[in-house]
Amino acid sequence: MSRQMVRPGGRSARVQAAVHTAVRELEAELGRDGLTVPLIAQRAEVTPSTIYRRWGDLAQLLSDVAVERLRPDTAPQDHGGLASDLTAWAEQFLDEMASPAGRAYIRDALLGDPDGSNAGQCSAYAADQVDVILTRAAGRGEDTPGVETVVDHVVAPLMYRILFRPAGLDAAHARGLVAGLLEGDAAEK
Amino acid sequence: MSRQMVRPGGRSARVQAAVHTAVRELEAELGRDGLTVPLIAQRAEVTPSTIYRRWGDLAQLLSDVAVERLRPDTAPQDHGGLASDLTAWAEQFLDEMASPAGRAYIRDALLGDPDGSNAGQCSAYAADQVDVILTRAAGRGEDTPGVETVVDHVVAPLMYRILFRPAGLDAAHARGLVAGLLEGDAAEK
DNA sequence: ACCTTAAAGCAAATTTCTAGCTTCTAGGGA
DNA sequence: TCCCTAGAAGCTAGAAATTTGCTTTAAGGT
Repeated sequence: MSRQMVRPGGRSARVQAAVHTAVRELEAELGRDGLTVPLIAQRAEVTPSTIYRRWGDLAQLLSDVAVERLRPDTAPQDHGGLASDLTAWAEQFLDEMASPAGRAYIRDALLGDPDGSNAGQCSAYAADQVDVILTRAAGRGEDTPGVETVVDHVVAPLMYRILFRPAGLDAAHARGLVAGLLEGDAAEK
Repeated sequence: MSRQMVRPGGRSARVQAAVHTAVRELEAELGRDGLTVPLIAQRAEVTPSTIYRRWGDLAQLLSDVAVERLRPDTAPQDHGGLASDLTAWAEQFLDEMASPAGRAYIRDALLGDPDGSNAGQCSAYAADQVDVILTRAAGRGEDTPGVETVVDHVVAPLMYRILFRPAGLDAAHARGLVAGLLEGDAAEK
């Protein structure tokens, strides 16, 4: 996480934690649009210039916080088979990401991310989850597609619609993507 | 185009044009990061408050300009067959969108877009282009997938990688996506 | 214990943003 | 054609934000 690893223990770490906490608290209290750097600084008991110097601006700070919140907190559930594992995961992914909150985090993560490292992190989270599912399936002796294939055929279409076409996204579509992937070319690559 | 249609002829239109032009000129001269509302206002010979009132903030103004620049200026080339038409289009799409400039426009378009209408417009541009290709192929009697299928299998994966995984994107990948789509399930839907 | 130095604090200067009020002008009606 | 009206644009002062130079603090190494 780019801007995170700064003098791991000690004052810097405390400031970072205080600022992140302040962002989350204020976001809950005032909503995404009520946030300002001076406000956050005050809540975190830090001077605004500290935030400007460490994060550059509000967008980059929010991007860092958003990535944290997009990190999956649990491993994908095991339903005993590749198809059901992937389907369940895709449905849950869609659920979390397509919610107003999820979309806000995705946008924030992309937004204040000059070098693309935060976006890359988000993508890595999804790829890791998928990898867990595929590895598990392979362990069972199932024929599995590659992670890249799943990302292209399931994750990407979902994310594209979330970002570019707010309407008409439901669990059925997610299921359809997984089904299309598995029947079409499960062994590819 | 959301904020564009304001008193089509007359002063408003002139102001809008002046502001958009100013954005493009200044972006060329100073780069994306040198832009500020007061600067743009000065170049456009307009008061800053006019920009704030009409667009809200810099992000929304840039979003409008970005969408304009993402509008395709020509119909997809006709290579005589669905496979080659789609392949060529995908390669060109990737080329334009994955360039630093293209990525900046996509980001800007998504960024200052509270209601998602600009993002929807971008998506519609791509869907329209694809539709032209598919309709043309159908006219030749070819078996074609639906627009949605092409969007899910080609456009979405490309866009996802452009946004989330800056590295490792090339024309070969675009070709592979099209090939996978056409051999796997050309008649689906 | 003592340096070194990255990072935080402070405060002044600058810039950007907001808001209230005035002026202009395109478009419509008499 | 000549008003009238309403939606924008202009102007300005005040509030809020961002930037910047300098000082102080405290981790981490010697």
